[in-house]
Amino acid sequence: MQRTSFSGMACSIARTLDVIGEPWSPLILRDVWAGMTRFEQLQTDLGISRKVLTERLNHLVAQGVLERRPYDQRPRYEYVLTRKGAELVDLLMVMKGWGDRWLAGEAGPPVLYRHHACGEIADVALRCDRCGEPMHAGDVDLLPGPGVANPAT
Amino acid sequence: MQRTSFSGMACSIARTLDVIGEPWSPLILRDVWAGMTRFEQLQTDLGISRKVLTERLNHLVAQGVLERRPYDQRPRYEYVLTRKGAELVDLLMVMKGWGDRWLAGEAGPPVLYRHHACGEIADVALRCDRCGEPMHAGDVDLLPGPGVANPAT
DNA sequence: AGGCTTGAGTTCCTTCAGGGAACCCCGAGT
DNA sequence: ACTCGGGGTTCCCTGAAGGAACTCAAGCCT
Repeated sequence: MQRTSFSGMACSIARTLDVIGEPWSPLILRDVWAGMTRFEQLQTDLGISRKVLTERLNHLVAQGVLERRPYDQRPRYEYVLTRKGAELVDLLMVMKGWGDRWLAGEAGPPVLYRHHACGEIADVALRCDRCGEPMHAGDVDLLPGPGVANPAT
Repeated sequence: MQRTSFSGMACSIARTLDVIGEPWSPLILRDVWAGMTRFEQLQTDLGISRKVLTERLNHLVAQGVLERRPYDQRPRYEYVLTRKGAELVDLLMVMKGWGDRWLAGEAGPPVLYRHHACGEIADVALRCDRCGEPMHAGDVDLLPGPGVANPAT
């Protein structure tokens, strides 16, 4: 948790950061998405401190992004993405795209996506959900919405 | 900067986090995008410590995401998005979408986007850049790419 | 000419979160 | 009875975030 909590701000970006803005949280989500669902797996793969991993997992579960569930009679648990969490992974896909374009260098992308619908190696593109045209940072105006200055319920 | 640097990992998500993963960095980008380009504006709008703001701005400039440039004869500077930075804002648009859907509650979104191309209030949607169909976390397989296990150049 | 103001930082101190390693608990197998 | 292995908890230490005060360089005011 960063020192200052962002959740009081009337901004969906700040609120989202309160859910996954802490260090390691996005990487934990990435790993769970990729099938590394258990504590020990996550800890060894990430090299994260066990203490911090516990904190992050608890927070992500509390936020409804992950679900903790037993997979054995013994006290063994795995973490799985909820629907809310799966939609967050979309965000990670966009991050991967940016990193591939700007940081991967000569070596190229470390990971590729194959899209089920077309079978091609592909990346995500951002489009307008009304007209279907490309939609980027420079293509929009910002307007105040209904939730401005109202605390989220 | 988080204690552990992610930049050594062969993962575009981790590398991207090394650029904007620190607390405040995404909000700084949001503000610059929205037209708050000066040190004092950022500091008072965010309520961030001046020390940390300095560190973040320097880091973002060093990463090529922001550009620092004088706007007066006096030693006055403003920060503007580079092309690399503008593409990062796409990421923020996706974050906003998720926050609107899952965290805004009854009050609704604090901010709306109007898309220049169609003039409608709209949000971003993720689509495949090959076939144009929707592309989400569950719609892809992960494959090793050329940059796997190669340090980025 | 001397002082005031403003933007853009620096310095310093305190507190709290992250790293790391050791420790603990519990149910199963042998 | 003892060990093993997953899933944590406890402890101490360091370093980053908060916060307030201080600095510096141009203009502006009178």
